[in-house]
Amino acid sequence: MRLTHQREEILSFLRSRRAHFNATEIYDAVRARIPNISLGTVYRNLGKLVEDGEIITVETENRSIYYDGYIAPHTHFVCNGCGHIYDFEDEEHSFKPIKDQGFTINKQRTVLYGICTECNKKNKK
Amino acid sequence: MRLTHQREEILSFLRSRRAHFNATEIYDAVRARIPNISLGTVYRNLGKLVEDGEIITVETENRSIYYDGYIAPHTHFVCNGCGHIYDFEDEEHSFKPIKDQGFTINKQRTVLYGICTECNKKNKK
DNA sequence: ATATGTGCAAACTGTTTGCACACGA
DNA sequence: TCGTGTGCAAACAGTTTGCACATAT
Repeated sequence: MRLTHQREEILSFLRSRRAHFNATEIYDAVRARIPNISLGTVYRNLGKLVEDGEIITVETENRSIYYDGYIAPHTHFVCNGCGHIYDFEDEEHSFKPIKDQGFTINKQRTVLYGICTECNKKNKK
Repeated sequence: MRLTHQREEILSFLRSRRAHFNATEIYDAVRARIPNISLGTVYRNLGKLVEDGEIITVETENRSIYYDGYIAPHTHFVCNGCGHIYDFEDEEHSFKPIKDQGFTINKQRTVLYGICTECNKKNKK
């Protein structure tokens, strides 16, 4: 994998911010530093970075895919009020019965949906 | 919610099969019984049925959304070999630390990715 | 030098929607 | 009867891709 200016900026953007962004958000952010980068290039690089294990994807009930530079396993919480995605520690799960049946697990994703503390407070008012 | 012929067939198809289908698969299946049903109607009904809690969606790294007539909480396993989606019991998780922080959880999804027993056997050969 | 990556624009896929008509309660 | 649902086709959003040129190694 060649280290291009574009790829470097995308990766360092995702690593510098502990949050979750879709392709257009990343495109907008990186465009501040590389004004003529194209959306196609952003997509191609995101794909390569995922393939390479440098970043991960988060699939939610929203249409677009979110990209995350924080790759340690963790749980995501999507607030249906404000749309924000929160990170939480994973609870212990061994998936032992699944593995014992001969399944190999390469990747695990847990996504919770609901209302975050902030939105709950606002709703009470 | 009005009980139309179309809605009835979609729901009973999903309930009769303990598996996961995307909209076009459901469209094809239901078309065997209602030949002139439209894909738009399938989508509209799936949306309503989800809203109403009659069925659930499963978002995976694949492009399309899968619909499931089995609505009790459970874990999904997507095989990257054959593409099949398997159901497993959820392990115990309380999400207590999250709830204690004031978050309300309405929905939880766990999706595992890897290689199923069948595909593991095939690969060994 | 050359394989890999880029910008651009067009294509593609899954899903949604506006419309005039149809149908369930 | 009338509000909700339908079929159809066009629109939409997010993503992918073919091309000719550019660049990292």
